[in-house]
Amino acid sequence: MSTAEETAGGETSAWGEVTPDAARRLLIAAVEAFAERGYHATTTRDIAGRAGMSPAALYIHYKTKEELLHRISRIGHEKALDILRVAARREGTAAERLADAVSSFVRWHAGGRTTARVVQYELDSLGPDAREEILALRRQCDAEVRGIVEDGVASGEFDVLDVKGTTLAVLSLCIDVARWFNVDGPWTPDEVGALYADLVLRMVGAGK
Amino acid sequence: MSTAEETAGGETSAWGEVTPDAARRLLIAAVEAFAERGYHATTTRDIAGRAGMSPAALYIHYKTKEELLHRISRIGHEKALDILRVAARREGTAAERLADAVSSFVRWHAGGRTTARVVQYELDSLGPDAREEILALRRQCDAEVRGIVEDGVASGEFDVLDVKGTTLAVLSLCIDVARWFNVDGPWTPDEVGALYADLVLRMVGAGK
DNA sequence: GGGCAGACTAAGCGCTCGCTCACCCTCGGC
DNA sequence: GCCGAGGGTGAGCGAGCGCTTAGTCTGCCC
Repeated sequence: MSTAEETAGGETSAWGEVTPDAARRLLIAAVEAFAERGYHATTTRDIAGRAGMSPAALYIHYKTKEELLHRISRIGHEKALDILRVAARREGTAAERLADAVSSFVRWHAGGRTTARVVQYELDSLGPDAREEILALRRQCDAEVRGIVEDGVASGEFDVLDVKGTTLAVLSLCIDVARWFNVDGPWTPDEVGALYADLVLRMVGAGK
Repeated sequence: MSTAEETAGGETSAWGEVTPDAARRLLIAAVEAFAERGYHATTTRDIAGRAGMSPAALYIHYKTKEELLHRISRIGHEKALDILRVAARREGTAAERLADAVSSFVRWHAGGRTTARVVQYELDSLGPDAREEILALRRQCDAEVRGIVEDGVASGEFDVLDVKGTTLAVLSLCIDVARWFNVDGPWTPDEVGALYADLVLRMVGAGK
């Protein structure tokens, strides 16, 4: 509720649940480094340095560099799923719920671009087990959005040719915001969220 | 028109212009390796091995590993720009040209997913100079699509709130196909191209 | 104030990386 | 048949990687 949303490096949220203070600082440092240079190009020395610690300190709190990515990825996906769930299960028409889901999901990808980039684009750097765990969360995200689209089709609000394909396109559109969004660019996260909600409603033929 | 589109490793095209035969084999090997594991996780030994050569052979044809990525990126972006230019400059209404641009651009990203993945997602691995050269090509891609959208708005075919934002969303949607498309999945590149052309026409308020 | 647990560091191990170098084939011109 | 050039190789360099280990510092219970 009163969690700090901004740090020097950019956005931050919800890392409050990571409990030893040093472990949290290392995690945030890792998010920033992975987002900037990618997982494989980031060294453990770089992460530790950003957190103001020696390279060895990392291994007191995490077993491997991959465990850092795994933890970041799981927390991030849980947050993303939470956002979509809240929007999908609120009161309102399918159009209202879809617009809510898209605008809040996009706001998260734009405002939390650093985190979202790692979460969405470094999945392949995980080992098979961790990867499969994260993919399960991702399928749940897909199911939440598809549920809204199906509701809209059933109620006649939406006019959609291919529910599965359209759902995928909607999620794809939102996720890719993390790739191109620039905090110094012409839009705020709110503006992109509003624009995208409108575009998505047009995609599902919700009506005028 | 009659260029070979498929190889054992997946899709390939247009690499015919890379002239010493060994250099072309190395380039294709690099595309496959970069697409699978990412630039930084790929070793020069892996690239050379895929091309059936010793690690040292790579340095006869390319100065560094980065030069391989640079060459791949430039050729790929030139191909992408060419696709968009052909669609933008053909005869027809703005809606026809936009649908053509989207469906052919999406087909390239889906069918040539290996190449497209490298081209679209490994840009940050380039040095500043090479990166800037590629970004210039990317801005030209953006301009081609924006031109079609502006034509449609001017002629009254389209109903768009934010031309710049909508153009970005259209390109973003197409590019992200390279991230999720799976050759073993339920759709062919042609089907995704047709679905996306329909979705994009809805986004710009064409027709109906 | 002695002892001990936990957080942290300096130093460095073993390995693999991008890249180089000394050498070796093969082949066309004379 | 000898020569030179260009494409190729095996071995290995210096560097930097992920990670470990021996030891230090700090604070707290008795």
